[in-house]
Amino acid sequence: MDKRYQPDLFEDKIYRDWEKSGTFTPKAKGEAYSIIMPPPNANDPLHIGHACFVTLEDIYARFERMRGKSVLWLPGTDHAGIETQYVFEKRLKKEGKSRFDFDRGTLYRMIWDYVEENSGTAIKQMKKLGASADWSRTKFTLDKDVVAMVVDTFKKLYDDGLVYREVRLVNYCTSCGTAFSNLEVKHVERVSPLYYMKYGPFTLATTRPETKFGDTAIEVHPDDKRYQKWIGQEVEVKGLAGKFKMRVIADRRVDRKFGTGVVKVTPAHDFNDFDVYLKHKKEVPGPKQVIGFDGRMNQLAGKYQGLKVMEARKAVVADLTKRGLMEKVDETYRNTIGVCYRCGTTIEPLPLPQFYIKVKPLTQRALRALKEKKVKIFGAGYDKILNHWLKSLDDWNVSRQIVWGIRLPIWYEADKNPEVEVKFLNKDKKLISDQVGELLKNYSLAEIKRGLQSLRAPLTAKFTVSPTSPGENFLQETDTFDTWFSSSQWPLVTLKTSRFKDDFKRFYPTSLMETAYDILIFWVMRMLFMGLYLTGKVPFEKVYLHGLIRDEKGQKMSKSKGNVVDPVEVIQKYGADALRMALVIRSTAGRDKNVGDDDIRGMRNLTNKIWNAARFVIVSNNTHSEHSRSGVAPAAHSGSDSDLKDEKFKKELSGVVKQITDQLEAMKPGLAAETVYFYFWHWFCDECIEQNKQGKISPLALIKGLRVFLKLLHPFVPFVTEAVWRQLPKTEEKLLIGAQWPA
RNA sequence: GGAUCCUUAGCUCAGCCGGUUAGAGCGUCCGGUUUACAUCCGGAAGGUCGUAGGUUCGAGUCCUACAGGAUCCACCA
Repeated sequence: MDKRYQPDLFEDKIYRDWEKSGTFTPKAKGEAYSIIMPPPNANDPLHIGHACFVTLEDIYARFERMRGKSVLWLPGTDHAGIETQYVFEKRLKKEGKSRFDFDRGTLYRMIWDYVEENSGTAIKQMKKLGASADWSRTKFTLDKDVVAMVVDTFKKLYDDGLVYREVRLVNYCTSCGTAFSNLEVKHVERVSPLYYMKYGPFTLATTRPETKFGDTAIEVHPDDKRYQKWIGQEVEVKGLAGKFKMRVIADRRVDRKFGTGVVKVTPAHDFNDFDVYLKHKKEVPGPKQVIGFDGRMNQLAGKYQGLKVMEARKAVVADLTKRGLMEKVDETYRNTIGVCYRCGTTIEPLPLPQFYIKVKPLTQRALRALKEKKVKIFGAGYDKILNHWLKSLDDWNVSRQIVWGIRLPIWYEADKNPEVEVKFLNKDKKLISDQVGELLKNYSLAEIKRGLQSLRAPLTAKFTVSPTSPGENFLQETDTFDTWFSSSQWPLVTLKTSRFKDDFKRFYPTSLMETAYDILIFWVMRMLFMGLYLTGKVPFEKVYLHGLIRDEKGQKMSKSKGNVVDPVEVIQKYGADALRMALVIRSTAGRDKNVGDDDIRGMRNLTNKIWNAARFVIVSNNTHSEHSRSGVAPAAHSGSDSDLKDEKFKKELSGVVKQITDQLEAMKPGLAAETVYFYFWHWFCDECIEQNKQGKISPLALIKGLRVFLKLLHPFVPFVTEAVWRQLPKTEEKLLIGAQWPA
C-alpha cells in the first residue's frame, strides 16, 4: 500500500466494479426503500448544489442497502422548459436567428438535439461523485411514456372539473415571451417616480402614466369628503389622445392618504385594477389592452404606438409636462415591482386566456396528510411554511407560451372557431398571422398545421380535451405545460412507467424525498397534493430539505462573483470522498452551509487517515499471524490484560455503531458524519491504535474494529473505504458496498 | 405589512425530547519525526452559549419580551 491515499488511482475503477456488481439495482427481496432523485436540468453541468443532493441521497441509499433493504434510487433528468428554451434562444441570437424563424415542430426538434448533446454530462458527473443510483431506470421528463401519463393526468383533472380556462391578468415576460405563475415572479424594490397628473377635474398620482390610454374608470374612497359629489358621475378627461368619458367609482381599497386619493383604473395592466373591474363590472367597461405581448404600445395608444413601455412612459411624461398637465413628480418614490426570475425583465401584467387548475380541493387533502403526519418534513420551520402555503395557494396557471415542453392536449376545431388567431410559416417560410377563418380562404389546414408557430384562441372558443387528435380538422393548442406540472407527478410517473412492472406497487409511496428548500413550494408541495390526488397516498413519507452551499465567507456562489466551487475540479484535486464529507459534515436540514477549500482539504486528510490507519492495522495483523503460524505468540499480546482491553474496546465500538445508526435514522446525516469522523480519528486512531502499539489491544480486535469503521464510514466516503476493504483478508462480502451494516 | 429562521471559542459551525468539568474543523502558541499517516502526533491558550425576565431541584437546551442579522412572502396606485 502506498504511503498516501490517491483518489484518482481508485475512484473510476471502483465505480465500474460497483456498477458491474449489480448492487445499484434493487434486490428482488427485502423491505423496500426508495428515493426518487430530483431530476437535474438535462442541459446543465453539475454545480455544487447537485453534489450536495447526490451525497445526501447516496448516504441513505448505501446505508439502507447495507441494512439489507431492497433499495431503489431512481435517477432522471428534467427538460427544464423555460430555462432550456431561454438558453437555446440565446444561442440562436448569436447566430442571428430567433425562434420566430422556425415553426414549432422544427424548433422543438432543434432543442431536443441540443439537449441530447449535453444530457450525458450531468449523469457522468453524478457517477464521479459515487452516486449509487439505478441508471438502468433513468427517466427523462419528455420520454414518451412520461408525456402520455402527464397528459392523462390533465384529462383526469379536467373530467373532475378541476380545470378551467379563463382570461385573467397573467405575469407576462415580454422578453421570454411567456406567462409565469405567481411563484416565478421575483419582487424587487426600485425607484419608480410618482407622477401627479391632471386628470379631468382631478389630479391623481400614478407610477405608470403610459397606461392611461387603457384607463376605464376613476376611483376614490367612498368616504372621502373631497370627492363625494363626483361619485357615480361621468367626467370628461381631455388627454393626449383626445377626450374620454369616464365614470367615478368608489371603493374602500383606495388609500385616502396616498397621493391625492384618486386612482385611475387600468384593468388590462394592473392586477388590482382588474379586481376592481370584476367587482364593479356593472359600472365600468372591460379591460382595454394598450400594451401588446411584444412589450410595445399598440394602436390604442395613438401616436405612441410601437414604443416600448419605458420609452412610451418618457414620451407621455414629456408631452404631459409640455401641456401643463403634470402637476409634480416625486422622483424618490420607491415601490416593489415584479421581474422575471429568469431574465430580470419587468413583468407586464397582461390579459390572456390560460388554463388554470383549481387547487383548493387538492390542497385540503395535503393539509390533512401533513396534520396526520403521513409526511414528515425535516428542515427548520419548513413544515410551517408549507402549511401556510397550502392554506393560501392561488389557482395554478399551467399554460406556458413556449415550445420546449409538453403540449396541452387541447384541440380547437378549425371550422367552428374561425376567430382563432394563428401564426405560421407558409411554404415560402414567410410568417403569416391572421384569424384562421380568413387564412383558410388562402391556405390549406395542412399547410397551416405544418408551419404552425403559435395560436391564440379567444375565451369563447370551443375546445376538446384529448390525448390524441380528435380529427383531421383540429388544431392543437400551442401552449405547453408549466414544467412543474409534469414534475409534480414525478414520483408516481417514474415508477408507473418503469420497465419493471412491480416498481409502483413495491416502491410507492417512496421513503424519502431529498431536495433543496428553495423548491419546497414549486415542487415538493405540488408533488404532495398531486400524489394524493392521483393515488390517495402521499408520494413520500419523509422530506429532507438541505440548504444552499455558500462559499467560506457565507456568500452565495455566483459566476459574477467568481466564487463558484466546481465539483468536478474539487474531485480532481481532493477526491470525491473529500467533497462529499465536506458538504455533509455538521450540516443541518434546512440551513445553508459554508464550504471553502480549507473544509475540503480537512476532509481529504480524513481519507488519508483512513488509508493509513488501515495500512498500520493490516501490517500489524500480518506480523501477528506470522508469529502465530510459527507458534511464537508475541509476549505483549498474550495474557488477560489484553483480553480485558479487547472486551472494553468491543463494547465501546458497539456503542458507536448504535449512535451513528440512530443519528442516520433520525435524519441527522450531518451529525452522523461528525460522530463517525470523531470516533474514527480521535478514538480508534488516537487511542486504540496507540494502545495496540503498547500491546493493550490485540491486532485481531483491531482489524475487526477497522472493518466496522469502514462500514460506518462507507455511506459518507465510499471510495476510500472500498479501496481499503479490498486490501483486507477476505472474510465476507467481496465489495464493501454489498456488505452488511454492523449490528 | 406578514411569516420563518439564526445569534455558542479569533473565523465557520455542531450540540438543544433540560442533568456531571460546553465540542469539532480551520487559525494561534509550545513541543515532537527509530517507519501507519507532517495530508501527522502530544500539549496549551481561547466561550458569564445576543440581552432581560420566567418555568424548574437544575437551562446554550423550554417560555416571554427586547436587540441585531438572514431568508421568504405581500396588489398601496
